[in-house]
Amino acid sequence: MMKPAQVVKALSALAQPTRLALYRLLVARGPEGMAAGQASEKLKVSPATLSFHFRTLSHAGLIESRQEGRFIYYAANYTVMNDMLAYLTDNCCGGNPDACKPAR
Amino acid sequence: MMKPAQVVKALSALAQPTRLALYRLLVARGPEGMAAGQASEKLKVSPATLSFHFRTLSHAGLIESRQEGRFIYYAANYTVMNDMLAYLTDNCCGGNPDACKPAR
DNA sequence: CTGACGTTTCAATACTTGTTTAATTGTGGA
DNA sequence: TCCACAATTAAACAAGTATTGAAACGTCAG
Repeated sequence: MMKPAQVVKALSALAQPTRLALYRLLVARGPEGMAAGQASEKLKVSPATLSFHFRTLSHAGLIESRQEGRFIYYAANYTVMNDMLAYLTDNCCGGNPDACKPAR
Repeated sequence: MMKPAQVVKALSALAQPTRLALYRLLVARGPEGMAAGQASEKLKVSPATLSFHFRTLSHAGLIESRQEGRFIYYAANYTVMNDMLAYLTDNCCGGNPDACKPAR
């Protein structure tokens, strides 16, 4: 189980329009990821600003980076996302999750 | 599908230690919910501060309130949470969700 | 009606966050 | 080596957020 502080960090990271869009962009890409500049173009956000957001997501463990030539590729880390979701839905209704599930 | 701005609002609401604890407290309680003062005691947070956090969660649609005598009960709204989770995991890996699922 | 209780509102303050511009680091091609 | 390019860092500022203490609001019992 994730620690509360870690969950807060992940939630904070996603709780910003640009970062949410950025994260979703990477999630859609899959493990291959995307170069920083490419994301900057796609989202129409300045490199400096995006770099800041990359760092925030990275710090929260939601994405990972690897260097490839002079490019830096970022890719989503699905594990942290799934752990976060598990934390949020954990112990729902005190163990009687009838009211919690999407459509039952 | 939820709008991005709405998702950001919900994420922001949960991205704070006291509110995350508060929300989980309510989630565990189920539809019955919990009175404001009771939550204040349980979390050891001043009524004024907690009222502020209740309002934030409420504004994001994550909780709902009802008056009962002089008490005000708050309860989790599972629909908004589930919609938010759906938004986050949507379009994972561009439709090939092999790398996304928790344990496969 | 009055007083007590549960809760919210308000104003003030300290703290955190996002954006910008300019300068800097690192990588690779000629 | 030198230059161009990809990306990050730094400093400064504007804007948003959390907490506190005091005051105000609604609800009920006597």
